[in-house]
Amino acid sequence: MHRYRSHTCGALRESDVGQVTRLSGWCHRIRDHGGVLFIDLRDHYGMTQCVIDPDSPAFKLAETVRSEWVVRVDGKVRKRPAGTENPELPTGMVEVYITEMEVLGPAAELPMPVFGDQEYPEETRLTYRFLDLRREKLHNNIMKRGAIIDGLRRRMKESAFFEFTTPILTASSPEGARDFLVPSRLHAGKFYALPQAPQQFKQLIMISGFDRYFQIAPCFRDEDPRADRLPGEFYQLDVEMSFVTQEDVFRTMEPVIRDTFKEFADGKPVTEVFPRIPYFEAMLKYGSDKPDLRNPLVIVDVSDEFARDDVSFNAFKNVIKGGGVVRAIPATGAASQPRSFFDKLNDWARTEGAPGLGYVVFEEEGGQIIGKGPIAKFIPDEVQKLIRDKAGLKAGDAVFFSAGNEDKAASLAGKARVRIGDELGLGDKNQFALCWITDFPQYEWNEDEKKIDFSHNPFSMANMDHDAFMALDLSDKDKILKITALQYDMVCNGYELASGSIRNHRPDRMVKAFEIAGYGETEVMERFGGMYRAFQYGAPPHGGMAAGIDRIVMLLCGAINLREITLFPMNQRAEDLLLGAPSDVTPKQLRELHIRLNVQEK
RNA sequence: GCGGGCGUAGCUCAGUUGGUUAGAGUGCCGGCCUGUCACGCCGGAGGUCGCGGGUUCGAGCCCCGUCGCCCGCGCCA
Repeated sequence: MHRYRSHTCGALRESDVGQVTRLSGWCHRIRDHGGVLFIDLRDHYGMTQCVIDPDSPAFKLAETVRSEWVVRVDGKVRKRPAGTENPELPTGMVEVYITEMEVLGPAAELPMPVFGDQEYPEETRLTYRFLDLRREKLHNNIMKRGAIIDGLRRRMKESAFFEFTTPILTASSPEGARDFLVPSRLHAGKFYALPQAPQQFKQLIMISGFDRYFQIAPCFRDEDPRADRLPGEFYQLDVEMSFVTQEDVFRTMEPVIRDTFKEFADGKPVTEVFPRIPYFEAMLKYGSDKPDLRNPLVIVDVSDEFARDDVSFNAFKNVIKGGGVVRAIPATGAASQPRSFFDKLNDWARTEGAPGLGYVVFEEEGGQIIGKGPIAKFIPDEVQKLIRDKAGLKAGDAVFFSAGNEDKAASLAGKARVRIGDELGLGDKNQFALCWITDFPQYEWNEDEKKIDFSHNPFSMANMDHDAFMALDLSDKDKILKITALQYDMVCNGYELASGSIRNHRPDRMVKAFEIAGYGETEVMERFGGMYRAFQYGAPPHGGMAAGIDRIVMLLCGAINLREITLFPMNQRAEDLLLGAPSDVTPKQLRELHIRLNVQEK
């Protein structure tokens, strides 16, 4: 017999009755009835009920084991007595009668139980991550994560992609985040950067004559975390293809992501054909470039209606005169809501820095639809009807208004749309609603520095033919800010899942694109010399995208926090509480790296 | 860096208008228990009410400060 086990704890069935078996695992739950003692033995594969009584020579030892001790047991598989089967367990028809037991690894009193699903503080869970990972939910999430990555990898290979690996110690990349730096020992005062993404490498791989690159790539960014953003490091399904248009990228990647979602969605509906929504349309209709399409509400612009002379609501009229807009957020069926519903939303809007959320409630009275609410009297019936028609409202509905400069009004309307949808319980949450957001602006105005910035990846190609782009007048700010890029995001349920673009591949065009954002050719050569050089010697048109693996897994596991789907995450302050990182280093290490610390005392 | 929420037993939480000795469940320890699977019953240990200061005859509760955690903002194309 094997030293530790003849079967796993998930293996035994009725057909094994009568066999002598050896199991090793953790004591999950112990039920001591005095005369008879049950031990649920657990391993990675499952759980088996083991039973022992004073007739067994191992009884004395069995009475001493506690939760999470690791033991080996020998015994005979037997059918459970009639009426005591446990159909919840795959092994529930049988049990093992213990005749011999060996303690392989005793456990101290636990800081948190493995059994059960009581919530535990984040700090305890991270410090004792190995215990947390034994728990069913987290254990399953991690396995599901691996299966999802397997699925993505398989589908990529089936789509004729090839997996490459790229350096971890590299130079600063064009993404805008803060780099993690690694001091060089051999070159005093110089630093490597960890890749924020393998962006330049994957483009260089295309220029090197390969095609259809992918990688499950670790990426590093030294920025503050969020619930949906891990501190420090995360994984992307990184993709690049040569001789492709945006359409090719969509047609290739849409099935990969869609089918992966379908495989792991547990039967929840997944969007079959992803709608393609231009950025400006998304900002108008959903007030966000990552709309949650499970929510059926669609925002409309009602600036023209409020600008009419017969409307006397001056708060909005003044906003419009000042160049602002008014957006209407429909609230389907909200007329029956109590006054507090409207007050609550209004109060919330104030916490968002808005003066408030005006609203009108539509009720039917004597065959007529009557608008009610604090501002209804400022809007003539005729205009109310125009607004109803535009926003698709009927009696029993309500409408909220968000006014201000376009960005603020759109963003507040977007947040209100989410809140209203949630409060009213609109839309089926039990689905994966995917879409592409296209035509992102290439540049944006940086108000602080009074200059034009890249609004996304600086290597993206503007949606303009070569000659027209090269002929752009640098001083024509309005025209430049209207340029859209062949730049796209994939969005699911309000989360940005992926981002990509068709890239510039001609050096003159690259220089021009940077020139517009205020970088000279010399600077481009200094910062991106490798890419600039590569473009000189025959670069193919190419493009791709990168999908956030962690977010995909989070959505498919139904988790709302990335720490629930990551083996060893850092805490909110980017510390690894289990292994103790970051940590002090020795003076010798620092000396070798030519570094002297200058830590502010506090 | 800023804002919000939360800090009471190992853990999850209750704690009235400021009023006697701060409670429950769970876990832990001991005892009983031969068919449980959240086993059951009895008993026990376990508290700097995050920390510091203030108001008060009296503070877990009120006030000020501070620390920690989570969430959000900034940041992250």
